[in-house]
Amino acid sequence: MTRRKEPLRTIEPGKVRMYVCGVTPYDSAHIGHGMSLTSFDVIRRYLEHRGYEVRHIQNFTDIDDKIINRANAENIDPDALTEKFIAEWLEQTRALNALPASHYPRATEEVGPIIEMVQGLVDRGHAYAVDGDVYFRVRSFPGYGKLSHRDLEDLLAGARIEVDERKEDPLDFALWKAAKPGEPSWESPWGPGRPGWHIECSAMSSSYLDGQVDIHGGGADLIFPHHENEIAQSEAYLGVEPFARYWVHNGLVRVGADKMSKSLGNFVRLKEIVDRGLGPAFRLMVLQSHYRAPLTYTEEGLLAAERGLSRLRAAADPSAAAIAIEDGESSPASDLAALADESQRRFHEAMDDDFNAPEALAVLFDLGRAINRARGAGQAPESIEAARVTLVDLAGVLGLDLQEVSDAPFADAAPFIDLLLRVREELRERREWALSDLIRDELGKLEVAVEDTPAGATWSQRRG
RNA sequence: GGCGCCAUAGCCAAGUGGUAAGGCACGGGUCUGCAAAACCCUGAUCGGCGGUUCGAAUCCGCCUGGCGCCUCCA
Repeated sequence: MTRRKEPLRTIEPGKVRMYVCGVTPYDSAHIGHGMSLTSFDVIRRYLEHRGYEVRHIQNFTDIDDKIINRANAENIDPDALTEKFIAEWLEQTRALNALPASHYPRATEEVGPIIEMVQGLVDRGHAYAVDGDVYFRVRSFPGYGKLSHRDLEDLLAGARIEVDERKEDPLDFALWKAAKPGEPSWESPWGPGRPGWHIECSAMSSSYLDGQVDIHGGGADLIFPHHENEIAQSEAYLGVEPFARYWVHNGLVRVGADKMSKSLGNFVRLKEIVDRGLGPAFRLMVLQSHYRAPLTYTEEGLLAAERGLSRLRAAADPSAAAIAIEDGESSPASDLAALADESQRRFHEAMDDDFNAPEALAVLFDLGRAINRARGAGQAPESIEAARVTLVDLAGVLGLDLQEVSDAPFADAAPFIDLLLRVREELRERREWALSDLIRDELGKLEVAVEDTPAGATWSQRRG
């Protein structure tokens, strides 16, 4: 609201009520949704890490024009359509290692409270009904525009859509829409109809978070009109101000110089990334830029993140052996332990400052390097363990699982690859390097990277 | 037209008054049969101009370029 960072003071000490605008399940989610999901997941994880109890609500707006149109186009029931995409969303939530929300209310299951709220607004003079529609009377709410910092006259001047003549004022927006023939509808005091776009979030945040929320989140593209309208509805209805204490908006994903969006048709589906097993890399890519800033998406950037991730994974690998090198200047183990504490501190400092994940990640990369250096200097695994555990734990706070084994795509081929490597070991003992290198090179072309270590050859998947 | 944001090394990207994090890529080196991984070394004065200040990437003004919102959108 103030467009500034502010210290977090919650309604109830130690507890955070967080509401994040979810998706309208009429199509597959794209990476913009993935970014939002990841950003707020990290915020939630960090708050929990800091000891807060977080009630996290994410809604599904499972009834609106787009859903109806799409369902008609595919000649299926709207419910069938939304079920499908809700299931897909939950699946991708898992694939991106985002914690599930505490509740996932759906607009269609909250029609009662929505009607109640609309009625309340009518009763209070903030809304009026016309031909089965109900509109919010924007001019009745003095604070309108305070989030997006617009004033009413500017909005009028910039209006680009045709004005519905039945509205008292062009700025008024629909709380309830009368049903057209064939559309899903619910009975209401104004006749059969369905909720307008913004009201579901107001109703759901009220009923699941006791009226007022601490953190209300969503993409930056929701600031206006969605969140502005939510504020108007909720504050006018509840008589509580502010309805949300902290508004948190993630930056939008860009493809090249442009924003990625459905309307521009330049979107990348989350599925395409998840199906390739690059979910974790996507998370790292998102975290490498601040949540408020726009994220430039490129395939190259995704693969770069995948490589960065393997670097962290390697440092976190408990089975990585120290490679003894006769180096007099190996630092004592206590230095590494001290560095682990220092990393802990820097990590918290970064995240305490408006969830600066890029900074926090830099700390992890630094710690990883120190661990590798210690191994290179031949330090005993026991003396490295504390730092290693710190690395794994802190990465976990960001939702990065460094110990995850991601050879799944090659699971079926594993026995054969192992066999090839055994043969190759034999060849290497006989110094038949041409042939052993051929095996390594050919496997490499199949994205199987072979590495010879003092403990024997290992392999792993490597992309790009 | 209104509101607002951004411009940092080849790419991505932190840093909002005290002298430029991190990742990826490139080059050199150590290690290796050769590689890979890992480690070491190497690179930017922060779009331009002017101002404030002992001191600015960081504050102010102007300019240039790009983007977003004002209409469905995470």
